[in-house]
Amino acid sequence: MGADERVTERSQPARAYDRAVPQDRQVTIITVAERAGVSKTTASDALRGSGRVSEETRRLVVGVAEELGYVPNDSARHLRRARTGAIGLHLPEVLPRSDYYMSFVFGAVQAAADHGYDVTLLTSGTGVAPSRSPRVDGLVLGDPLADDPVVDKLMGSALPTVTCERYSGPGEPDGVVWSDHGAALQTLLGHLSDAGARRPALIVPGDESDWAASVHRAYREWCGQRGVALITRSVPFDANADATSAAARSLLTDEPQLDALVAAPTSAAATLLPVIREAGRRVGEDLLLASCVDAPALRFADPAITAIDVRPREAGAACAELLFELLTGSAVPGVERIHPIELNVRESTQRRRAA
Amino acid sequence: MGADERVTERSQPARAYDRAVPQDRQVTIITVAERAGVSKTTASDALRGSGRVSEETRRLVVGVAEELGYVPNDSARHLRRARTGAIGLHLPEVLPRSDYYMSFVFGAVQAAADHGYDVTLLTSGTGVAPSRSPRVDGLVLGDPLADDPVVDKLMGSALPTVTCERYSGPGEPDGVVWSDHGAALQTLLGHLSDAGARRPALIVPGDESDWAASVHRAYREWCGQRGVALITRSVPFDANADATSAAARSLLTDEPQLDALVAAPTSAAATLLPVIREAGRRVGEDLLLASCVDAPALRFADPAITAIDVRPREAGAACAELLFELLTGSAVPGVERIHPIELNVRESTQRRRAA
DNA sequence: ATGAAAGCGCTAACAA
DNA sequence: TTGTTAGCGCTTTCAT
Repeated sequence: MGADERVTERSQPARAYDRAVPQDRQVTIITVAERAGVSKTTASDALRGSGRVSEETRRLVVGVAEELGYVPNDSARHLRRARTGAIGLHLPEVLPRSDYYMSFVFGAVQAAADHGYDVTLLTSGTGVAPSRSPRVDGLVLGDPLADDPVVDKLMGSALPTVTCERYSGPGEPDGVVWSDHGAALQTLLGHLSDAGARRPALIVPGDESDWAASVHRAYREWCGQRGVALITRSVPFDANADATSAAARSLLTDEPQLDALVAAPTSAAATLLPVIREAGRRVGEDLLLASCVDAPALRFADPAITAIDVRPREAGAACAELLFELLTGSAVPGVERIHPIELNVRESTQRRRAA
Repeated sequence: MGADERVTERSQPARAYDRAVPQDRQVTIITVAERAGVSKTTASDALRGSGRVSEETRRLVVGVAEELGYVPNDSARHLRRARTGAIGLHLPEVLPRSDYYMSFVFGAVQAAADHGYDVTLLTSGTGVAPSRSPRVDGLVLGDPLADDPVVDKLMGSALPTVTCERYSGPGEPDGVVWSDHGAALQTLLGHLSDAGARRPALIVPGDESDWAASVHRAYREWCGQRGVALITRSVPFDANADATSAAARSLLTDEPQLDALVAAPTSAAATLLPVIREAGRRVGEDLLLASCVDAPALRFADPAITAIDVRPREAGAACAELLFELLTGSAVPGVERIHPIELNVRESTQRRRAA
């Protein structure tokens, strides 16, 4: 780093932060109590509004605390209450799905904040000390993949756990928030069929995620019931645009009678447009196109692409909420909750006359 | 939630988690000490490898701890050491940049894990209790926007703070990790010029982020020095594909002599391809196209789009690293560190003959 | 309606 | 090389 490092001059003398630097003296609950002329206990009760102290005293203490800039020490509080005040959030580190996960994260953070909780991010990366169990009161696992060893370990911990989508590996979460992706896909297939599609194909990741497995299963069912040929291509869960394009190309080449294409992965459908054009097909005319996971890129593509809105932010919030209910006992372990999703129909599946 | 809720039967009786449930008795350091026949202190020293105890005793204690499944209570440790063991990470909640931020986050989490720290996510969302200062030992702010009130508040806290990119609002961070986006853009402009471009245009967000401001400034400088006309369109920092497309369309209409287009925002360039095609221009032939922030979608676009690789994962890790150095005193407040970035030249800027 | 005292689990200062 | 003691700041009995 040598050559790339510089230090700007500052008004204050540089000082290290290796210890907490009590300006005068850390303002604790004792400071507040003394200053207000009450006991620790009373101060504590007043500040937390336990309803044990007189309104008058309460106001006095609160005033003093404010004046002193008192902020409760969470470590002490956590030690006393035997909890950490944080929930852990694990996500597969899959960049092509980052739109989804980003929203999911912020939804969870929001919900956690509403309950006074922090969200600690957990990764499956190499940095995870394998023996150290996370210092959190509970876990949310987004899209737990069956073959992720870190997920396995987390599921094996004694912590209350909520997964978003079902988990097919060993162990059962205490709560599950899931969306009926299968039903949504069948709605979509019905819509395509109504628009005249007879040979719909599906590009879908393998079955390590419950989401993909559900989508895949629903497709097979739907086609089976109608005697429609199964036309699928499988891609990795973390398939980037390249892999998905390759799948689409092979589909377009091998199945000339294809008249509808559903690409499950988020970002995929938008990047398929050039591939489709190259193949001499016209989206919305002789080929319908849709995605199982909506994204801004789909809404603004040309033509705009029909997709299932899985409402990731709300899903993240719902997972956190359920976890808190589990933590407080207002929900019982084993609960499953359905997170509603909906189909956004756009140009790409509304058959127009060729211009 | 009623109708959407169900409870699966489980082998164990359902039990709430509202209190920590000590199976027998929580295994503390005292348990370990007693079982090993040593004092608390010795057990503590042995487990942390303070080098105070004999090798023999150390092994004994460690063995016992392992056998008992002892895991240190971090709340107690934090209380004692007057620190929280977590760093806060704040990011603007900007979906169109989620690829970048997602990588950034995981880089930071990785680096933090290497130091035994957790990462707590902070948002500018509504859920943030305005009075509560975050329970962390330090802060990393990715792309602090000048007009974000939460960023202001965080910068105003007494916590050691590292920003990724400079902060132009009130207050100075203790550390800055920044990349020379200006220089990179000028390299890119030089490259476009070499490829024959005479009228390069720039689509760039406003100056609330230091990144965009730098890019914008470098463009003006470069053009100024060469007597090249300034052709720019401004978009919001969180511009989605729609806004960027509109800017590009206006550019292509108003400036028919345009022969190169640099779109600063991440995802933008790829979604510009249809717009450009519509306008009757051919990328890599009569119009060069590039982006200031690389992304998978650019690498796999057709044609592949030249972009500046800003290495977000490494940037996140570098910020966390710097923060830890600040925390331990091995770096002094006021330090700036440059995070190297590089240009990835691809088809979109290599002028080909028209086919 | 309020206080006094105990103690969460750990580490650091002081002894031996 | 090891043990004893004193808290970190808070919440919670148990008294009053």
